[in-house]
Amino acid sequence: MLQLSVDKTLNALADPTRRAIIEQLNGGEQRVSDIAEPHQMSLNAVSKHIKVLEDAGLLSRRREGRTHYLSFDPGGLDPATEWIERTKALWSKRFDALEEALLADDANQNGREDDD
Amino acid sequence: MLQLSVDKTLNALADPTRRAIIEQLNGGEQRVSDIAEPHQMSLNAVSKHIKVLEDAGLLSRRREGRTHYLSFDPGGLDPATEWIERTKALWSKRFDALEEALLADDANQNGREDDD
DNA sequence: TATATATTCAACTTGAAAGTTGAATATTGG
DNA sequence: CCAATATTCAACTTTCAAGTTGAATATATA
Repeated sequence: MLQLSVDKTLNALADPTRRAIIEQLNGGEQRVSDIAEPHQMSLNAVSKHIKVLEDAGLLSRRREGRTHYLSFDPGGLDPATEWIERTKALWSKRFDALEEALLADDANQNGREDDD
Repeated sequence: MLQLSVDKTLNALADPTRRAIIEQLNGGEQRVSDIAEPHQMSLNAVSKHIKVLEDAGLLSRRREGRTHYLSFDPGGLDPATEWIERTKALWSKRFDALEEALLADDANQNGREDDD
């Protein structure tokens, strides 16, 4: 089974060539050679980048004879999105707790001045 | 000025140690030494990771004498979020266009059989 | 002032990733 | 079958980031 992980996803996305490949595929599926064409590197190098993206679940491959068609698989972005959203959410929660504490403090100062 | 970029952001997030540091800081600001403590590597190595996160705008630093307090800056995630969302959006747009084309085809078949 | 503490700087080593080149595999067309 | 096309595999080189160690800087404290 294809093992999706935030590690593989973010690692795949961290390379500018690989992000460019994903952007190229927004126009629809392309052959390996077509993907490679605009890049200043060998076909082999691009083929390797494609493999990294595929292993991360960001691309899927359809074979038609000797030709391989690659297309972007947006679901592959999910691990990255989830990590980022969870991180933001935890932060907000922390911030909310702080705000609550401040409000509680306020209440103490206004409503219980007769204390001690 | 601190130059935020998707490249720096995703590169910073691609390392598991650095993601762990961000997660540690969800509990609030910590000293460099405290951040380093749970990691199986030298203080220096962690200090470098902190610098990478800081350069990417993901952490901010407050100095109090010889002690440096680091805290998570959620705004630093924005370039990553924006790239991902834009990529998803372009994909959806493409998909919508395809759907529209299919519907238009349908309309042709049902409503204009007297054509040609 | 001397010493301990907190952190960074600088130089170095190392391992992995990115790139290259040439051969291998598979498929299509003459 | 033979040649051309599309892609990957394998071996190699090179670049670069991650890690180490030891020294430097800055601040606190006895």
